[in-house]
Amino acid sequence: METLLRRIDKQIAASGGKRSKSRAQIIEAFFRSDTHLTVDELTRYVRRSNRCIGSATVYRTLKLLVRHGYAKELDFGEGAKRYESNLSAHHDHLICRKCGEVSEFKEPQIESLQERVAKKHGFTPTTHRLDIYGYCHGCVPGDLREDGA
Amino acid sequence: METLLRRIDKQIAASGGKRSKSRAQIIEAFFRSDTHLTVDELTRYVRRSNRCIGSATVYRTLKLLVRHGYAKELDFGEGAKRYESNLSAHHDHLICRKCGEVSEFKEPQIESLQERVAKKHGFTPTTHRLDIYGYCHGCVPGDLREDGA
DNA sequence: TTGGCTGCAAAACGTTTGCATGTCT
DNA sequence: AGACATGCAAACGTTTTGCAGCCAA
Repeated sequence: METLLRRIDKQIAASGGKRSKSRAQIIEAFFRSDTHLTVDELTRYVRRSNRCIGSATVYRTLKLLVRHGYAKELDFGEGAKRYESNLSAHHDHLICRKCGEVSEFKEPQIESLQERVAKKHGFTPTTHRLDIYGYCHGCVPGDLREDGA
Repeated sequence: METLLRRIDKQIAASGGKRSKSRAQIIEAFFRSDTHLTVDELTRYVRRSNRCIGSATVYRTLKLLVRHGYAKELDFGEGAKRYESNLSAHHDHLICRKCGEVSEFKEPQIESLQERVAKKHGFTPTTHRLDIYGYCHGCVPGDLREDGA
């Protein structure tokens, strides 16, 4: 964590930026929380330790993290975008239509599938996003349950 | 097309709605254009035949189509959402990061992959969205080309 | 005649930007 | 000192909503 912050600071400095206390607090809170946060949620969270941080700075900081490859923008169609750390290996998402829970999964076969599809269309893929929508274990509606309950 | 409009009208009537000229024009324009339109684009398009249609009605009509399963909401991160017909078989998208072109593809294997992943996580899938980002044939940047040009 | 549908304008929402001020180097 | 970062508030673009009038059933 310490090292990570240091590394990000270095990279920002290398591209002509300066470090700042607010930004460090935002970045730390972001990686500490390790979920899919909206700007609003992250702002509220980081404000608990520093009341005067404005959401504009949170927007700016997250954009910075995205630009440098440390964060990823997500959109599950809720209106506001969500952000997640981009440090761990690539994964995709399962989104529950009822409770909104978002869980992650890894499926290596998707990469090869992506390559195959792209090649067939003369396309050079860089990334993909696979979102599976449905119902999580606790939210399956009765008329979809196998036991017919 | 005639039949389709008729069918949609019936379904709307069945759920307590009434038909209207504006809505019919919007729906017809939507299915006729058969691309991924924003509300703004569709509004401008349909206004060519009827100057007084407001975009609020276009928003309301597209929501209606989505609710009844005739249209699908897309979001490629451009700010405004896009909509596509949901009449043809399911397909996914290739999005060019440079020129913005969106093309479609079908890959049956994705369905089985979806089932497999979901089952592993106690999840009941209904749909998915797979967007592959990269560069289309004409937009491949030099430093990604195989011929090293 | 009732109630949904309309266009318009205003409001709401997430996000970006301009600016004066503060902070890092 | 100089340049970048900040918080605030205003501006922005998209989407929703309130409303008075219209139109279909």
